[in-house]
Amino acid sequence: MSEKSVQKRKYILETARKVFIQKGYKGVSMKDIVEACEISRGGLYLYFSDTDEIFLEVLKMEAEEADDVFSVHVGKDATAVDILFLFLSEQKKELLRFKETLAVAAYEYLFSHTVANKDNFLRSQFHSAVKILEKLIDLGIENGEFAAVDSNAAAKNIMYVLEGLKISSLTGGVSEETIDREMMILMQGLIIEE
Amino acid sequence: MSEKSVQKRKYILETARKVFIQKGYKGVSMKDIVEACEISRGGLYLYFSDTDEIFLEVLKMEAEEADDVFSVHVGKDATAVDILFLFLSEQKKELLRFKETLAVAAYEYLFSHTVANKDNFLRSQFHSAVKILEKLIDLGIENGEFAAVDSNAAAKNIMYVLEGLKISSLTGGVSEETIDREMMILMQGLIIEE
Amino acid sequence: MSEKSVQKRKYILETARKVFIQKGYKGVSMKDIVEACEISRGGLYLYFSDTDEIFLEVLKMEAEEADDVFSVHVGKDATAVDILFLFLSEQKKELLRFKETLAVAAYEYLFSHTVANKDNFLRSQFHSAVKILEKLIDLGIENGEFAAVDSNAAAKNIMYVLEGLKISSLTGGVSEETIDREMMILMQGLIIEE
Amino acid sequence: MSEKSVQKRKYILETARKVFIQKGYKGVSMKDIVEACEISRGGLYLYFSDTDEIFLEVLKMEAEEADDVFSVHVGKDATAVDILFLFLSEQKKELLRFKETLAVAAYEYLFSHTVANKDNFLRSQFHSAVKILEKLIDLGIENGEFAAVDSNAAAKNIMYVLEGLKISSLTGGVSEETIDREMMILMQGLIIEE
DNA sequence: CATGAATGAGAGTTCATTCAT
DNA sequence: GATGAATGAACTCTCATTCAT
Repeated sequence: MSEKSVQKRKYILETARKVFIQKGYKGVSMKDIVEACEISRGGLYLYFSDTDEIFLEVLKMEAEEADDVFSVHVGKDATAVDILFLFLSEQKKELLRFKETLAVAAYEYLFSHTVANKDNFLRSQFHSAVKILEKLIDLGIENGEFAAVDSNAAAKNIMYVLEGLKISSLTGGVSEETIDREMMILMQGLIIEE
Repeated sequence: MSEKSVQKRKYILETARKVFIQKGYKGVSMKDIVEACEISRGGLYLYFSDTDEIFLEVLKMEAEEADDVFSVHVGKDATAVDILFLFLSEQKKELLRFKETLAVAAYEYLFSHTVANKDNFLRSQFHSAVKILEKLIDLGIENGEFAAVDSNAAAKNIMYVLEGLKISSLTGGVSEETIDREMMILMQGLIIEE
Repeated sequence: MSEKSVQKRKYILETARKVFIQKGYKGVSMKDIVEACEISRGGLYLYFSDTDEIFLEVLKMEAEEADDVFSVHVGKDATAVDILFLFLSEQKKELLRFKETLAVAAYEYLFSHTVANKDNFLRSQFHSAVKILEKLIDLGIENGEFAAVDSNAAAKNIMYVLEGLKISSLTGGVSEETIDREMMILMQGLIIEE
Repeated sequence: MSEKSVQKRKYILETARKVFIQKGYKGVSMKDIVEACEISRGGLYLYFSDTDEIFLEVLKMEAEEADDVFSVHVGKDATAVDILFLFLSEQKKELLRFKETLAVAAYEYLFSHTVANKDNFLRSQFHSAVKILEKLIDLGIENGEFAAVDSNAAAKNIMYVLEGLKISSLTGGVSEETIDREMMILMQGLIIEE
């Protein structure tokens, strides 16, 4: 594939991303994407063969960019508590703008591909987050910042709560206060009180 | 509406329910339902005007029946811990058969109606569950079974974890052990250790 | 299928027949037939699912009608020579109007389905013609009208010549005289000269 | 046109030939040929402007090569019977591998161009074969090998039978025995029995 | 009430053909 | 000459929805 092709491919994915955010996953047809990209009907098929493929590529692109963002924010001499707090703050931000995010479409995709679910992007995303949190918790325990808990279970617990908050934020039912309170519970469950 | 009509309406909803469980929400067309019910194409329109309407009615039906189920299981002289345990056990059962449940289609529906979301059936379901748990926790606190926590926040926390577990169960990533461990964490967060 | 449906089905087949005669086999799209029938795009799909199916049905229809025609013409006390002559005359007539016939499309179909040829309508047509001729020749031999030849081989020989003439008539190269001369050869090959 | 161009042209035709043998005539698109040749989409248009043109050129190429082949096999002091036998043997060989031959596509082409049929390649092929056979039969008659028949009619008769056998070989209905028997009939129709 | 044939809008897809590079 | 991305016309096929019976 030529340089130009790569550019166009990326352009299509970025445009499609906006469409998915606006219309969700199933609501998007090839035609929608063609129109949004202002290319020809047949042109799109040179790059992708159906919405599924496009959607998964968009998701992949999203994931790659997200990883970059992650590593930037963590300072060098941060404590486990600091990092955890930072992480939860990030999550809070994301929760608050959740509806304007690709996440909705991603969940829609997830729920409509329940039967034959080969592409566990959400699962692997979940797992890698768990892994990171687990290490963080272990670190906190070593440092004496956190209570001696089962770090894997604790990490998962955090992720489940976050997952639950995401779902709830879609029903319109999560206020900022609620999020804060839940975050508090998560922190308190770990941190040793003096 | 005649008695006969009521019966037929119910028959359609019950048949449609099975179709939704099998094919999800968006994957179901009027044609699918017509064929499953073995009625005429036009006939279906005498009762419902689109899949959305049918789906919401199915959901309503489901909710009504679910309430009945709930009240049955709770014994009279049960402690708060007992009831909580019972509740979580129920939830665990449901989690394990989540994929064969209408819930998947319900979530799919939810995620494809994110923008204009008037019918917050899931939200109200969530809230009523929170209410019940809240009362239960208050009861437990009064009894001295539970620590003196913010019962609303605690109730929500439980529900968020459960939501998170549901989502994860769709990606195929939740083992029975994981569920048990999370349930343990939820219980331990409340129960006073001696 | 209701009576009305049967009528419409027949109407479509008859209309399609004309289209196939005019445009051949591969040149005909569903759209062509829809337009010729003056029905809706989707309407055609209620009866047939692709041009292949329609074409084969048209062919079947044709065959059924052709059989009727056959039996009518043969008189009761005709000699084998008479019948053979009658048969060849019929074939001659058909040859002369061959281009205005479904046969062209049928051959086109045949040649584009060479690989996976399950529907041997032409083969079975050929074979039944051979069978009839064979009996006729046997009869002629018994009567002393025909020479004692291998009747099966002779019958096939006749059919091969006719087949060859059909093909040639499509290239525009068969005059009536040529046909007559070939028919003569066929007759002479059988009839005992005194 | 440069030498290089001539080479490329020939390369395309030879590659296209294989494609036509494999997929028939109508089943072949410009795209198919482009892909088989591994050249660019636009590149093909520098040499040919549609499949029809390519197909006819392939046919022409085939015809030129076929002529060469013909003249080689005939020995110098062969009798008419020998030559006829040789000819029919060749035809038999061809019949047996008919399906793997360009002939099928050629017939398909013929039948889809019935209406406006200017390029009678098959007709002229037929006629030149008739001419040769006619001379051969005349020779045989002079030699006293063959009976005094209408040599033109006899030649055509042979060709019609061969055509018929070709068609039948497509329906899968011609065994080697059948071919042999028909060849016998053709020979016997000419040769004087003593 | 119920039927199911009929309609037509619209999604998907393929390819001949062009044209800037 | 050669490339291959881009276009757009042409088709296929599916359903929601209507309506005469």
